[in-house]
Amino acid sequence: MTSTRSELPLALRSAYMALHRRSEVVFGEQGVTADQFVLLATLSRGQALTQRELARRMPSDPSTVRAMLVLLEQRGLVQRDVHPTDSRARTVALSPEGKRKFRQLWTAGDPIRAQMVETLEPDEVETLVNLLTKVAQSLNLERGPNGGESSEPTEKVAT
Amino acid sequence: MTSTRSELPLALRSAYMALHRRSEVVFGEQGVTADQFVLLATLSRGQALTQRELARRMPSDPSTVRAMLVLLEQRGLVQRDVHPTDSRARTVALSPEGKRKFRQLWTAGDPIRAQMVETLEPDEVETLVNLLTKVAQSLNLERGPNGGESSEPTEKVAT
DNA sequence: GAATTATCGTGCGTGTACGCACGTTATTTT
DNA sequence: AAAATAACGTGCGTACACGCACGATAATTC
Repeated sequence: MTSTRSELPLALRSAYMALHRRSEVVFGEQGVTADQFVLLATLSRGQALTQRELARRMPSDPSTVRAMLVLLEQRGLVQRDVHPTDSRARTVALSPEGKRKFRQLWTAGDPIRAQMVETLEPDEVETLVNLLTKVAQSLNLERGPNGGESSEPTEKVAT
Repeated sequence: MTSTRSELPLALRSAYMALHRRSEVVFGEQGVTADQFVLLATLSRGQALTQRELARRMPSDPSTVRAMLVLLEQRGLVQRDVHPTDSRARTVALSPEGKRKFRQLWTAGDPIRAQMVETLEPDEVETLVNLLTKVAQSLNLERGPNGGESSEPTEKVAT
């Protein structure tokens, strides 16, 4: 049989892509991209982060985050200051206008969050979040010294 | 309480990003990107697709798919021919080498699929796929060119 | 105190995601 | 048949994702 295991990656991709597209439309009307919203949301939950810490939480890549911050800084939505103790790092925070904008964006995004779960029962939502979290943790686990090998030794098919 | 509803988008994003990163590493060792693998996998399940149909199934965007096809065609992994009946369309199919490459990629990706579900029960995997599918369908709903307001009185969440 | 190592940010290159406009060809309408 | 409309592919522009290499600074080691 075609195990559901094989379908999981596609199902995950499809769901995320659908969310991303929807978000792009809604947030685009507000002048920001879907990923910029994620960045602002992450900042709103923990100000004065370094760029690296910000990237770690999104999750995203430091160099990607930097490019986004340049754009957001130009619009005055975020502020970047030198770190108080580490002079090579920079702290990032929402500007007052950024905070205002984020509240506006959160409201604008509410219909999306509502629509995601409109066909699900409340307990199903919780189950989904739990399962997604498990999968993410499992994938993010270090697998260098093959701690949890699956079936066969991952034959390294190097170039 | 912090509604799980608010956490669902982030959980979905985190899981997908983790999958994407992992895939990028594994498939990158094989000389293709994670998304190129998705394209090849989609082709392997239905040859002689038009570019648009291919994009619809991935799912992705037609112009994005085109750019990917240009690269894959240069490597000889896919073939593009004129459509037998529709002269504005092009059919896309795996080349013999593309088929071989895909089998190789599928094997290389097996550890990822295994790792995704290694912390889940079999029935949990099925549940997850079902819930993700529901969410995706829900998000993709009511976006068609027709079937506007005449069908259902879905409460329009005002801005 | 000096050298090594690790970390932060930056800049660059490639691939992906998508909207939009354009030309071409099919399909439908008049 | 002629005209309007729709669908397919292409090209362009912007933003993301990420790896990698670089310079600068911090932390560690000798």
